[in-house]
Amino acid sequence: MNISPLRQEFILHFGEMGSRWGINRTVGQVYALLFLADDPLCADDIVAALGFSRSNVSMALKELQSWNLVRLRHQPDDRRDFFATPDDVWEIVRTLVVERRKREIDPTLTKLRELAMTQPAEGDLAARARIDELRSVIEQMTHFHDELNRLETERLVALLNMGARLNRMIEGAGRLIPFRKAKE
Amino acid sequence: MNISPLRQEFILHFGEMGSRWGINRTVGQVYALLFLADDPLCADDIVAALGFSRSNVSMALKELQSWNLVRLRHQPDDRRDFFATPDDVWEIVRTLVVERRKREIDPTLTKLRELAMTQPAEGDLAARARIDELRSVIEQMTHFHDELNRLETERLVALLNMGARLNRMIEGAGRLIPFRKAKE
DNA sequence: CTGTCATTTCAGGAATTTCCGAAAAGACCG
DNA sequence: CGGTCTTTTCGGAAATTCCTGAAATGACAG
Repeated sequence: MNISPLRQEFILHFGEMGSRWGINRTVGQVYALLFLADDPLCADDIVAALGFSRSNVSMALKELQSWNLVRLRHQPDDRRDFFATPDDVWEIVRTLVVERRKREIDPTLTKLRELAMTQPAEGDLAARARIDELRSVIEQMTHFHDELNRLETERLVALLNMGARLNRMIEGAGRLIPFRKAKE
Repeated sequence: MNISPLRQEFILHFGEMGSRWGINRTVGQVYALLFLADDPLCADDIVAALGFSRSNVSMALKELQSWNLVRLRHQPDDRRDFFATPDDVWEIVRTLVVERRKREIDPTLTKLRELAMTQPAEGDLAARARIDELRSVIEQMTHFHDELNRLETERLVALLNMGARLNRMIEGAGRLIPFRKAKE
């Protein structure tokens, strides 16, 4: 199947970036193809477009599903699975952040909490304090993320666009309700 | 060299998570060791503690330096290089975010801008619009990140701790200066 | 310059990940 | 049930990444 140069370049870039993003080339390219596709694609469309083996494409789609990055679609009178990415790019970003947090942060937070439960040995007091500090920082960030996630997209975007006003806003809120100390 | 069970567990966890974080086991463990260390360590201390080869440790340290995650320290009358992590965990987080952005987002943003400069072919209008939408979302996020990065840590933490007040704040700011539409 | 100590580079073996084709499994129809 | 179409699993080949020991490089003191 032939792909326009614009799509080609986008798809190849996603393939190359894949390794930095923690996915492989196939997964990156398949995602890029779906992201730009005008309509949902089935596995064989992807094979035709990218030239990977059928089984490799199947694996890639499974991986993308495990990331919640693609949606399964069906056409009437066709048993094949078709795949598409969400129309709303902000939703894609939300999913990405949620999933990366699940894989990259939550397991560590669990471990840090577990370590925070134990009685530290004599020479471990400083190390233990350091672990607690890290746990606390991660918890603050994840709580903030939970709040952001609760916002409708329109408000999230409004917040993101506040830019320089942020400083004044924090100032204002800080006056009403005094800052918590930076370190717990 | 012997390491307490608390440190051991923390270090092993970082080693395991390494692959999800885009670093390898050695780099993860070396970082964890330094993060908990009471004093700066030299390469041979790390070899003694973790049992990796000297050259592997050298590579790991080089990688950590390229991430700006460790600081070089020197002791008087000792030519060895000693390494330590910053005392302030927030500073570590800032560095991490900045570096990941450099590696994982900026190259893509550059590519998207490059693609946005070209004249799209007939059948590429929708794909081109999609690319622009993605570019726009990434730009909004990176601009916001630039703003956050400009805040002193105390204010950053204040913002993170605002939690439920966020919504009211956006409301308030939105009344003064109307929301931009979510989609450009 | 020479000797010593520290760090880096490098070739290649080990381990892991990626990817394919073939076979198996599953879904649906008649 | 058998036939057809689709997806998934699986063994192993190919590619990549990780890690080591040995050699090279660098930095400094005498």
